Amino acid sequence: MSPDDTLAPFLLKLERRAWLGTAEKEAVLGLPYQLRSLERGSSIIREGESAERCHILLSGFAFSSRCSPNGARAVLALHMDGEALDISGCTAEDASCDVQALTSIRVADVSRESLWSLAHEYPQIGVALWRLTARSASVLAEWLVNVGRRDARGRLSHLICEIAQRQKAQGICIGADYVMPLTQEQLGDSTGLTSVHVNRVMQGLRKDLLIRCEKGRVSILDWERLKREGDFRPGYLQLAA
Amino acid sequence: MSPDDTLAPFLLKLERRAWLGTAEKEAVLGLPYQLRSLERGSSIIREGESAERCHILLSGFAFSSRCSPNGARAVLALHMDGEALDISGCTAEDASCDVQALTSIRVADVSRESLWSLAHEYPQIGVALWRLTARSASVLAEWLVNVGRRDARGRLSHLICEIAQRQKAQGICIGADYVMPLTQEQLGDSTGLTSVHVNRVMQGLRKDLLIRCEKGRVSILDWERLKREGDFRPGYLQLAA
DNA sequence: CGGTCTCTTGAGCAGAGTCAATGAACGTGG
DNA sequence: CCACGTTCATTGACTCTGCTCAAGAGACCG
Repeated sequence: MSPDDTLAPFLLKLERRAWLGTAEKEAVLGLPYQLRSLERGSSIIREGESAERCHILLSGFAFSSRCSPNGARAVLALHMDGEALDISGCTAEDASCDVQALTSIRVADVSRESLWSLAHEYPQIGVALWRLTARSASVLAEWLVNVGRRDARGRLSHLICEIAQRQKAQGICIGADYVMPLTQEQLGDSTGLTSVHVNRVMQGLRKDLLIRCEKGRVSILDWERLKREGDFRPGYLQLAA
Repeated sequence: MSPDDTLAPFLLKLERRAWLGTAEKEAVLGLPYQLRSLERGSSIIREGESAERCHILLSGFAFSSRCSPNGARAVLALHMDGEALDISGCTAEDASCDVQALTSIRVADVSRESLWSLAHEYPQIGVALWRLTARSASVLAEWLVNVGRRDARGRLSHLICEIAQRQKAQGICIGADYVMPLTQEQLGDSTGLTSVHVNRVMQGLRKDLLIRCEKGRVSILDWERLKREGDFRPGYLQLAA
């Protein structure tokens, strides 16, 4: 059917947002790209640099963050397979946030122009990109509620639920066992807490038999109770069709 | 030129995001709409209700919010003239947040379908809508940094700067005097603080001669210092062309 | 073997929350 | 024109969640 399936994970995300015909699908898969493999910790996008290219995450985990000048970093979002990194930023002149690899990852770099011209030529693709951006705004809004209106235990429970739910939706988990790509410090930056406090709260969640942690993994022992703790309602993720 | 300028404020917002030709402009102004005037406090969109219509704010102030079941409300965004309310929500099945009037307002209700078909017929309009959504995501990200990584004084300073800056950009202010459409309780919901604590911090800002408050208004006495307190860099608002 | 990164623990502190009461401004209806 | 209710702003006393600083332990890697 198509000569090159590299961008298939991205196409999948688009198709979930708008119906695409054969021409559209081929146009997406035919986007000129440049493949890169990056180590954990490498920087993909730097805030303020010109956003010439849009980066599509093919495998692995990444996160977006912004820093205040006092050195405090806030994590804004987690990214998984198939997502376009900083999709909101690539409509602007410059990147609006940093993006870094949480694990070793593969990305496809696509020039911003080719993505734009795709949106012009195939309005359905434009609508799909619009919806993907709207979805990322919806997740940001939920994170804002999380940080602004829940206590530490609730915030962490909520975040763990999100990480697990998204892996379930991707089908990249076995049973109740999930990849936990964030360190405790990064968990803190994602929830507006200190790494020290994250540590203590996570101990509490383990003691109460809600979760179990091994290096780089979490198991959710009591999904229902964890959802309640974090007041987690997955609608904002817009996962189900 | 055009028979009906009601939607002109909205057109202006679109034009700031993408170049539009005569056909596009006329198509926007020609959107079928229904005009409504609403009192302060009335609800425009309710979370979870079906998002049949997109609401364009023609005059006045409004805000989006989400509630946690424990009754805690988080304010997600402020809206001013010309903005499409819940623009991210109107790509989804149901509204993803509440929207309420902060002052008496005028809105134009446009059916979601007519907006979509506009985006299909005129890809440039689709791109403009995409960019507007990206912009609202950028503001959400900054609010997340604000709530997650600044102390109470910084958060309020930042928010006041944003409110002022946006009014400046709209040209709806005189000198250093701005409309302050939020009560202290709503300021708290916007910054993850209690109304009691907002009160005390605002007193501090007044005592230090950074701002002055009268009912429904703020004056910024020392713009530079307030910016520093709130670590305010207006880039995220994407106001300048 | 030493260095780095992450997790863990303890002690003390403080920023922000809670609860409760009072006051000022405003609109409304008798 | 006044009495009343409502909404907001303000204040005080007390509590507590989460932060700071500091040090140690385990894992991993070159």
